[in-house]
Amino acid sequence: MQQLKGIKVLLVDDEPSILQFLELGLQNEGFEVQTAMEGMTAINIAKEFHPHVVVLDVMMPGMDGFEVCRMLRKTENVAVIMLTARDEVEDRVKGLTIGADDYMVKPFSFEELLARIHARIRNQFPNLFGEVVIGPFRIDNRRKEIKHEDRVLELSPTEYNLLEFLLLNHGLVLSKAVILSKVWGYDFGGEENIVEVYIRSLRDKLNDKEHRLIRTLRGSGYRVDII
Amino acid sequence: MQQLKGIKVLLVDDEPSILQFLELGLQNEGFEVQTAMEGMTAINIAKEFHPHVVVLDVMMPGMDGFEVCRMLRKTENVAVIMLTARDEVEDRVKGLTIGADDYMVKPFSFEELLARIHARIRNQFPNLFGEVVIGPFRIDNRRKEIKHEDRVLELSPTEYNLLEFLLLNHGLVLSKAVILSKVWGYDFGGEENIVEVYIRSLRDKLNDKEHRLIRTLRGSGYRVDII
DNA sequence: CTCAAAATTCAACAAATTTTAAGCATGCTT
DNA sequence: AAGCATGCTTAAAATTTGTTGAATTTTGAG
Repeated sequence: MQQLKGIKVLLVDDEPSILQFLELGLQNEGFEVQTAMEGMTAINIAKEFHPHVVVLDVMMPGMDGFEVCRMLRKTENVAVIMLTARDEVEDRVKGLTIGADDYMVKPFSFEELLARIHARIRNQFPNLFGEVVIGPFRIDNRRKEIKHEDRVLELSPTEYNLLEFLLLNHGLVLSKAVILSKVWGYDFGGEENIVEVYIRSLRDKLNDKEHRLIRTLRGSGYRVDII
Repeated sequence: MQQLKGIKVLLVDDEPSILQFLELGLQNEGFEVQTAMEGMTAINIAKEFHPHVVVLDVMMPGMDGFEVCRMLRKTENVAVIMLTARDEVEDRVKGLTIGADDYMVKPFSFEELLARIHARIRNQFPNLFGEVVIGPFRIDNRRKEIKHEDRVLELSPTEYNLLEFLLLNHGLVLSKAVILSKVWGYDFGGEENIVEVYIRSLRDKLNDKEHRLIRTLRGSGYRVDII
């Protein structure tokens, strides 16, 4: 059985009975669950709660699931699973479920939902389960800690995010634009120079004076080389 | 979590919400994205942008997806993925006959679109992914690295681009004009002498003193000979 | 509200890359 | 072999890109 402590799910549906049923079921599986019955509420909760997965009914009074999904995506790094009723599929909703990472047609079994949540988490948050070991590094996502050769690095939140991203993508050249959009968010307004500044800070803390750990590929970006 | 920097996607749909959603999602995955809401616009953008993949809605006011697809194929080397609503599935045959590489039925998940884009790129632009082996050379686009007999070449960005171009077209005679336009871009203002300068630099780094790897064909251009 | 840590911006500096240009070498034609 | 065209080599100028330390702004805890 998979360890799911610390994985957060936000359920959004205007039907209280469904909501309660899913909430109980998921809590029973070890998830942390919050619920909302309305789009705007969902977005506000998400800003505090930072769920890993949002399960979202498409048809809701007021703001519909599509709109909620779009707004969530702007600020949260989250997987979205949409729910649609069968007769809505043929309707105007057709094509609108497109923005979600996955969608399910009602009615569905609880097992099916569980399976899809697992799939999404595995896909989007691979490092959420326990420690990820990458060469001389160990990323502990739960503790927000990275060790380098058994030495805990004292990192600010942004430094942590950046180093985690670099490590999880070691071996690939990552352009400053990609790093910006992945670590700072696609809507970050500032200059790419900030990436350079943080890279420097990481190199400092890693004693990477020769730039051998974090290599600069002039004109292309940076690449972490695990030896 | 895969980085796909450098892969360009053109989205064509007359529904702004869908367009925006796919754009955000794909950008978030590291793609370069452009969008068009109308067939003629799409074709004009494609001429400048040279996308690797075009995602094309069949049903559009004015020029329909089939027409756009046919015109694109005339001038661009591009993979086309068509989108059709469920009740338009008969169009599928038409789409594939006319030259689409793949098609998807709405509604679809974002994941599914990603998977298909990956599949198409893998198929049509293999050098954008893993390693391409050409004789004693290995091009790794994602690492921005070229190995020669297991030795990593230290190349500047332009040297890399040039060598990649030469290798991918080995056996062909490439005139300086063609090299200039392909490696430096059609709007480069300088002299062809710069090609000579860079060829020399490559020959240096390849220990190609005898010009056996990169052969000069006086009056015609250069040719890479893979033994 | 205050303060310190963190995040961001800025600008001077450093380094690598690209481009240019001039002289040299080589091969081709007559 | 002379003369010409084409390609080669080289080094220095111009440009681009990355680095760095410090200044400034923002954020969040107490």
